[in-house]
Formats: sequence, structure tokens, C-alpha cells
Amino acid sequence: MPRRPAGKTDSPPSQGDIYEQIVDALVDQRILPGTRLNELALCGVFKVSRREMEKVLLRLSFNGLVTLIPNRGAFVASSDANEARAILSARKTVEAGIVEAVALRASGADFKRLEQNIAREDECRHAGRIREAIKHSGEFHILLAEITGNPILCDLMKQLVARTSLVVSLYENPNGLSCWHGDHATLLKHLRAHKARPAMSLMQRHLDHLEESLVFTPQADTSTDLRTIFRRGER
Amino acid sequence: MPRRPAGKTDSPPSQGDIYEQIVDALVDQRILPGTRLNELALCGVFKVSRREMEKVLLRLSFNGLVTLIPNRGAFVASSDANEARAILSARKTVEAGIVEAVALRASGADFKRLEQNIAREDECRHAGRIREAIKHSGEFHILLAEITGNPILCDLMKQLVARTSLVVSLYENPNGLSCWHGDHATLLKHLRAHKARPAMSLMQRHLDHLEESLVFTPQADTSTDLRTIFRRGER
DNA sequence: ATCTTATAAATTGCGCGCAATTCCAGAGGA
DNA sequence: TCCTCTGGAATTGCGCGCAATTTATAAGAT
Repeated sequence: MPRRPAGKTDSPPSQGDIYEQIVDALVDQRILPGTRLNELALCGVFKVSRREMEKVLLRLSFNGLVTLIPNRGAFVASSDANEARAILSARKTVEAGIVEAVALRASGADFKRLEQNIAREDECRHAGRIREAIKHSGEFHILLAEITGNPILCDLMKQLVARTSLVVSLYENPNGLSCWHGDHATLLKHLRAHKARPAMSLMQRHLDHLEESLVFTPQADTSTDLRTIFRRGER
Repeated sequence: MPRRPAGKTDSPPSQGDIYEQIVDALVDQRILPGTRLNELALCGVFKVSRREMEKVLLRLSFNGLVTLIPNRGAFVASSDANEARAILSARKTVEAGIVEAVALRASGADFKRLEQNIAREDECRHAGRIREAIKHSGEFHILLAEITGNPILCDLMKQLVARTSLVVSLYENPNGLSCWHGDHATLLKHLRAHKARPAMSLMQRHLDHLEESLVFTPQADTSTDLRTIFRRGER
């Protein structure tokens, strides 16, 4: 009876669902680094027990998205400059390989998916919905990982993209030029032509630009209400 | 046999210590895939509470080293052929990048560490302590990740090496030639000469050989549990 | 003997609630 | 106004122990 797998009812969500919802909130920058994640509040939001929420928070902390401080609770990870650079550096290392694999083995359907993603991102950007555009921009990189057909790389990229989001919201340049708009499209062109080497170096530059656009002078921001972020059934 | 650096002998080990000890046991192949990890037994061994052990098992499962089956407990992950290939494939992708970085940026002290590792492995192998040799062989790859100076890549490689150990103990060819002995030494030579490209392709071949040495025909199963083979009792 | 069925033991999942710690507001003092 | 102290509220850490489920064991049937 309590089985309702695909339903949109507000039945208690599974552990994985909660994890993904929180990750989504992180990549959408609806929760900023340093935000305290009150356990009971989250339990109330997702209608689960403390124990279950604890597991989710543990998983988030294992993946570097949340920092657990003894007796103080869970906080959205706010990386220092070193860690931020390590995240970007890891992406350069991993994504070069991913791009190479995609350039060598991608099919027409894969290109179509990438194309659609780029279209959606442009659409959002032109409509001024920048946050949505950023989200699609991140999904582009996850798409590349998916196209390799390797679920391990896929999970890894989801993690790295999420951490990148946190880093960006911490250190992004307020006068953000975000000038690397066309990179995804250019990359897709190279992939279509199976030009692995140019695609790889473009990805490298792409991430270099992202890193260069950051200014490692932290700014403070803490005000966040969890209940307004996760819009669920009220009262 | 210092299990813990400068610590009280039998003081309750921390979460991370337990995690690493179990991972060590996995890479040493002292625990085989499919083995059931009895929670209370582990609590007794490590002198910790069930709750703490639960966290360790959760972390192991998040990292793909252990499978948690509801109401049945924790089992050392036994990958199927697909997952095994995904692990090796992920390693090819990641380690190519790592090797490139090392070739470009490694110093003399780094080369010394690699050299010592190779020496230790050879020593063990010639002394017939093959298990120890295998362990050092895995550590070589982790060393490479450490030399990049990127802790994220380092953790990732620890995880991938551990999963590889599980895969190897599942699918290794009984007539194991393990013929790729000299690869590490040759790789080091390339790294010393800053020859990134040859080093990368050698690493690729190295992992290809490892994969080819595996036999994915369901042999005498180490899976202690028949139910995981014949999918009965689901739902 | 082998396969079922029944019963007991073992094990896991998890809510409850307390102790320890931290957070916070408000009083008092400089 | 700005610290410092302080007592109570809020929050986290975690042991305890029961209920649900599975596993092991023994008895019975064919």
C-alpha cells in the first residue's frame, strides 16, 4: 500500500531523493556556502526522521559538499582558495580525459543532446534567467560524462560540478563578464569533427577562464531560510 | 606493527582509522568480495558502538566498496563485469591526466619516492610475498596522485585502486602471468625525462594489460551468498 | 535421503530520550 | 555604546532497546 514510486505525492522522499534535492539547491545557488543546515529543520522540510537526515548529511560531507562540525552541525562547504583551485584542477584533469573519450566515441544522438543543452542555456541566458543558465552550463559537463557511458565518471562529475558551484558563488567576480559563452558550442563542433586534441585544449582553456574569473577574496553572506528554499507542502 | 601513530594502544579508533583499516584489508585481499560484514562483529573488533560502525559502513557503501542490502547488512562489493570495466575505464581516463601532470611538474624528491616504491615492490615480489607486492603496486598509482598535490585526485585514486583490488580478486586469471612487471619502472623513466605523451600511453597500456588479464567468466564464485546470485526473495 | 514446514536465534532498522555542548538574549558593568 | 557574564533554550551526539526481518536449526512429511 505505501508503495507509490513515481507519484508526485508528498510521501516521505527516499534518501537519494533528498540528497539530490539538496545538491540541486546547491548548484542552483539557492543555498550559499557557509549556510547552516539545521537538522531538525531539514527533517521538517522533508518529513523524515533525524536518523535518515543524518545519513544524507553524512553522504554530503563525504562528498565534500557539506562540512560537519562536532556539536555544531552541518554547514554548506565553503572552500578556501587552495581547495577551490584543487577542485578546478581536478576538473581539468578529469574532463580532459572525458572530452577525449567523447570526441572519439560519441554518436549522433549524443551530439543532439549536447546541442539541445546549449540551446536551453542560451535561451535562459537571453531571457535573463542567469541562474538557470548557469545550471544548464553545469549540466553540459555532466552530459559529457554521461556520454562516456561510465557511471563512475558521471557521479564524479556531478560531485565536482556541485563543488564548483559552491566555489563560484563564493569567489565569483561581481563584475562577472562570464565571457566564455561560446565555449560549449565550439567544443561541440570539435567533438562532432572527432578532433580530440583541440577539444581537450579548449576544455582546458574553458576551465582556466573560469578559474581566472574568480577573485579569491571571500565575502560574507549567511541569511538563509531553509523553508523558503525548499517549497514543500506548508503547515 | 604500529597500527596508529603514537597513540594509546587500545584506545577506540576514530572513524577514519576504521575506514582506512577496512580499506587496507580490502586492497590486501584479506577480505574477498561478497564477504558479509557483520556489524556487531566489527563493533567488537574495533571496540566502537554500532552507531559509529554504521557510519563507517555507510561511507564504504557511498564509495562503492561495500553494498548495503536492507535487513541483510553489509557485503563487500562484488562488481559485475560491466562495473569492473567501468572502474578500469575510469582509471584510464583519470590516470592519463595524472600522469601528464606528474610528467610536467614532478621534482626530484617525487621521483625518489616513486623509485623507492618500485624497489619495495620488486623486493616483495622476489621474496615471493606477492600479496604485499600487489599492495605496493597499487600504492604506486596513489603516489602518482599525491605528487600532483591535488587531494581530490588523491582520494579518488585511493577509491579506484581499492575497487580495482576487489575486481582483481574476483576476476583475476588463475594462470596469472602478471607480465606487466616493468611498467612502473619504464613509466618512471618517462616521467623523469618529462616525456608526458609516452608516459600517458604507457599508463593506458598498463591498465589495458590489467584489464586483459581478467577473465569475466563466472568462475567458482567467492560470493558467500547465493541469494545475490539467484535473484530470489525480492520485493 | 531430500524437501517443507515450524520454531528459535541472530541481526538489522530505527525511534526515543537523555546528556553534553552550543547558541542566544538580556542583565550588569566599564 | 560596547564588552562580559549568565541562565535558559535550542541543538547535536549517541546509547538503549524494541520491532521487523532474516538466518539458522530442528522436526516432520514424502
